[in-house]
Amino acid sequence: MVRVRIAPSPTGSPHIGTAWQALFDFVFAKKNNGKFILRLEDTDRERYVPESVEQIYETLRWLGLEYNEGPDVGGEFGPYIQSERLDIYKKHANDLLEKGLAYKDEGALRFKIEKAGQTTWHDLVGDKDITFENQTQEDFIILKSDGYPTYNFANVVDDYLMRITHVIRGNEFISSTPKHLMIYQAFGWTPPQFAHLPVLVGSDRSKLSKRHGAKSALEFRSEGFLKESVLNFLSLLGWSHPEGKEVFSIEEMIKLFDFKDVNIASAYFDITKLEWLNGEYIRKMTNEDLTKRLQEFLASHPAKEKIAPVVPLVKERIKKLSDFVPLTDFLFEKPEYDKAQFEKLNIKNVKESLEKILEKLEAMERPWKTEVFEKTFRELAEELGLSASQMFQLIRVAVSGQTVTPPLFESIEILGEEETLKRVAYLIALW
RNA sequence: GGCGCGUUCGUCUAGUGGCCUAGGACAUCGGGUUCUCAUCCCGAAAAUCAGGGGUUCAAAUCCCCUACGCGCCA
Repeated sequence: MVRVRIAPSPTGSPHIGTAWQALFDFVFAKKNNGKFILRLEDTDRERYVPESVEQIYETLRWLGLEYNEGPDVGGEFGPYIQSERLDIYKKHANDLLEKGLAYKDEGALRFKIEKAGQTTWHDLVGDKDITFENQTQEDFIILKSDGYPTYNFANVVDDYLMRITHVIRGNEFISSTPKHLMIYQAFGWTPPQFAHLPVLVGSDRSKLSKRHGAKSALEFRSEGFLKESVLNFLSLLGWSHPEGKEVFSIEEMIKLFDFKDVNIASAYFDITKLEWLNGEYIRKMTNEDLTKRLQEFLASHPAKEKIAPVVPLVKERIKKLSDFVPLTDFLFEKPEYDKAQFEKLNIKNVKESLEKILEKLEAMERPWKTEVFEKTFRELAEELGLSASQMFQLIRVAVSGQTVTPPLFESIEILGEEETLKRVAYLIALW
């Protein structure tokens, strides 16, 4: 039975690198019908941030990376929080002390390294052996004088007791893996398999961290990214679809995943491609689904219930859910007008043209029909010596205050005849 | 400093000795469609495969050295 875990430290809202690792753990577990476990490594009391615990849960929940065992869902190998397992570490550390494999040093307990020989393991990522000379390792602390275990020790004890079969983690842990292996050996335990993933790096190519201003995973949600595209994008970092596909679901990744397709070089997270991917997912969605997602996202939007007819107009125009608001504001409230917007149009007699437009609008048979509308204003454009493009842009700015909007006729249809007339009239009065 | 891991277009990557005058995707630039923007379609530019030395009839691919980056430990 495959059992993998993600073991984040609750030192802040998890950033995208943590989510990325969780994805690979999750996918590997699912691929093998195994279990995915969450364990909180909170032994660093100085950096402990209480609210990050909930943020870790929320991040995994949002992305749908559900774990089978964890602090908030339980499981037979718990507790899943290290600070609640101190007795366990103490007991195991004492075992080593009694066997003479560890010794006391100023109140702390230090592991004794067997300096002869080498330590080797076969890493799943890159499918290669990694070897360290044991003499390069130094005796290291396993239990601090305050009774807290060190990372290296607690991690191994927990992985063993929780029956972890595959340790999938960032390659910054390659250097400490020999120590871990030595602990397994000291206890006579069979070590798990290791898969050291590349790390995600920031723009300076160093490991992604909050110091880079690395965004928390949840910020991507609040910026209007879909979990599907975040997951898809993350899977493209380090892993490649055997057929070279770029857009695929996590289910598809689960079906095809193999460590042999995992790259070993560190990857830089470029948000531009994520934005493109997010747009792809938005365009692929049905109008009903997108409406629902937008309503969830725009929980506090005043016109939340009225967005359904607008959705088809914006679907091909938004990359993120948050793009909806600036693009459609004018449909729900009277725009602010700025003469500069009209100047861009290069039309000499704006006011006179607007008056003509108003006249035509008033005269047009209701309800307004797209074909009639288009014909009427193409004729008017000719009459006024304007290009069709200028004419429609003028109407666009007149009803929206903007030069960029969803298609004009459809927008006006949603706005309604009365509101449209009101806006044009208001604008003329304002001029 | 020691040890380890890495290095293919700006970015993510394909590539496991001949199909590579290195393929794809995003971004960029140009064009078409069009009432704006976007979508969509077509096209271009973009990597002397970090550098050098081997091995081989043949190397991005195997070996060695160097450089650089990153990581861990001190």
